[in-house]
Amino acid sequence: MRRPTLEAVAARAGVSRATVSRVVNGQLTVTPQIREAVLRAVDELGYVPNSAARSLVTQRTGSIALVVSEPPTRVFSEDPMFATVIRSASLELEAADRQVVLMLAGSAKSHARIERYIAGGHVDGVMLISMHGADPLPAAIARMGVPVVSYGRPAVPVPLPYVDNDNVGGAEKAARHLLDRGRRRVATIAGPQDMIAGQDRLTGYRNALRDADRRSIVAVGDFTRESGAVAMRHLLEDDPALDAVFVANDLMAVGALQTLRQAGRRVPDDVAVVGFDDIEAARYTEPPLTTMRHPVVEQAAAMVRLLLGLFEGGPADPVILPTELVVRESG
Amino acid sequence: MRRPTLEAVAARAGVSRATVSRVVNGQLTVTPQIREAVLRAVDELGYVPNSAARSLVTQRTGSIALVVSEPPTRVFSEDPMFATVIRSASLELEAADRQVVLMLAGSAKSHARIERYIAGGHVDGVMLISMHGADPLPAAIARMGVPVVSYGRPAVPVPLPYVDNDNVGGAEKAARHLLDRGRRRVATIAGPQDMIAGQDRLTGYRNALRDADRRSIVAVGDFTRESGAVAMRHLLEDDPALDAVFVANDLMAVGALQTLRQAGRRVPDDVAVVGFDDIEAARYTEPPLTTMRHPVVEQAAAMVRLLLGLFEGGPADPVILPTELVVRESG
DNA sequence: GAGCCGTTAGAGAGCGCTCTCTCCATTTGC
DNA sequence: GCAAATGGAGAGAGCGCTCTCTAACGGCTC
Repeated sequence: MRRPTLEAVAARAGVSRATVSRVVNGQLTVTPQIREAVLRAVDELGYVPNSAARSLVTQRTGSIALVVSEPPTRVFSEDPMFATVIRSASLELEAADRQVVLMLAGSAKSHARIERYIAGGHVDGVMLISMHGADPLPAAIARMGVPVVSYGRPAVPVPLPYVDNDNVGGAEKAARHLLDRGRRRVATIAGPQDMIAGQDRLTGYRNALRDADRRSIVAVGDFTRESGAVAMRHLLEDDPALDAVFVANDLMAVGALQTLRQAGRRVPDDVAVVGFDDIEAARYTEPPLTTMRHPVVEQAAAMVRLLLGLFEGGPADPVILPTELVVRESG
Repeated sequence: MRRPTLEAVAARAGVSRATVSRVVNGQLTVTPQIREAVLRAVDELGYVPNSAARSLVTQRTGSIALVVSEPPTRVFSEDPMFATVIRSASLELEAADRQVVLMLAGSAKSHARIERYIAGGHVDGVMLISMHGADPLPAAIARMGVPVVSYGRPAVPVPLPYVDNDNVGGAEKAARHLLDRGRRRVATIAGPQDMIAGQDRLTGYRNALRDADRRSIVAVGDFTRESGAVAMRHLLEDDPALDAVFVANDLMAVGALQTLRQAGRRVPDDVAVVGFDDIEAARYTEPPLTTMRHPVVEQAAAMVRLLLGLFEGGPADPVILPTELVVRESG
């Protein structure tokens, strides 16, 4: 009933353990005839290498951890960005014949277990997604000597290779688009300021308004739909005459549209709205959302390539990908 | 630079390897004084047990695979059910100090790697989610001698312990609710017939209509929003006079509502709609959706308990959880 | 004080695999 | 035709850990 070992296969094929190992690992220094016999024995016994034993000696596991530092609700149901990143990274790693181990680092407790898991040598490398400013995980993992890359620039100055999109430039383009269309009072709903994407997109907005000699009007959300709705309400109170708003992500933009509708403002006639991310739902809002698209799929793939490169002593330079304005009807 | 081993800790603490192992594994047969010394050495060296070595000898890994037999798009963005199941199962396993390894079995290729992964002894047990009829995975995994449980009754008659909700009874209740409210031509949009939930919910609907001596009006979708919209269109063509529809899941119900709106039918005045699942979005549809709620969180937790019980030789009996009608405005 | 038992720590085997080193059998070079 | 080179297979060590078995020690009892 016990699973067959190399030894058993060797005995059946009438060869040594070493030879079976060679065949199983695809080395070419085995006579075809013997190779055949070994493969037959493997097949007959249903042999599968014991991964614990293998990685004990090779010091490799073939698995990569994908650590998402967000509460699970957000990762799954709320923010579709994560889905895209996870899917794309998984596909890319699958192509490289690596196993993905997805881990949600929502709570402090899960933090500890994830650290233990990584320190225990379960994975060859780690990909971190969406860290907040005070996240101790990147530093902790880096200290273990396990290769790590980050999706998005780390908020704290940790020397961590990362892949990001041009948040500042993208936000600048978005705000400038609104100004170019003749909007005069362009507000923003910024993202959480303990996240780099939140900070950078606000910076980009500020740059554009400063260049156009206009006053910034800022409310801050936390990248959730509800926070967008609330922030929009505040903006309308602060400046009832605003005629445009750049929202730092589409999810909040959806909330903002809802508030605007409730407040009786027409979009884009009274208030133009531009989002960021180009999520699926942006196409189905009323009206469809103008937004900054960034190449999430490519970014995730680039992150994988960066990590795999690190294994071979490749460069640890950050990768920055461009953004693109998608004009729909909201602004 | 190399990670410290038990040996190193033992040397530093001036004890044997066995003693360190005892302390690390929390055995009580160690003198407090020596225990202290060992713990100090562990701390100073930053020792973390090598999991490969450990599981090589214990034949256990502490990890459980959560295998989702669906394309990733569906798992993440489209169907919020998965998110809830995954989150709830993760929390429950975390409480039992087990690591969750999430694996998406979307393609045939990923099937092979997952089989290899499980056969390789990476995990102590497997939880399967949402299998279609022809899915060869459950049988394959069961053959490996690895404990497996299923979320939802397996479509093919594999002797697999499972946790499910009362799909037949729930659908019956939903359809009966519509009949009780005086609806006379109650149609259904059924789920995919290669999935048990799809089959059972159709059976429940048929039971209710047969008991009320009414004719069944059936269209089949595949549990996606789009398919719901399309199926609704077909139903309206088939029977323009229908005044109610039971939709086998909420996602399709959302699509159906869209079609009804486009066709100029008022909900619930002209056509009453009842869904199944009670997803988050059901509260935000126009009008809010009447639907069958089933305890997804409890179901996932029950699945975990079933699997953990199996390890200790517990019973492999199926668990069936009840459903509950949530009446909102759509029907 | 001898014998006994319970407790705590060490010795050592072995989990299943890889990989280097060695050996043997050919083939090749001169 | 003999030494050297080449290629293929086996022997055996060892990856880092757990766990059983054994030894040592101290405190009992009688």
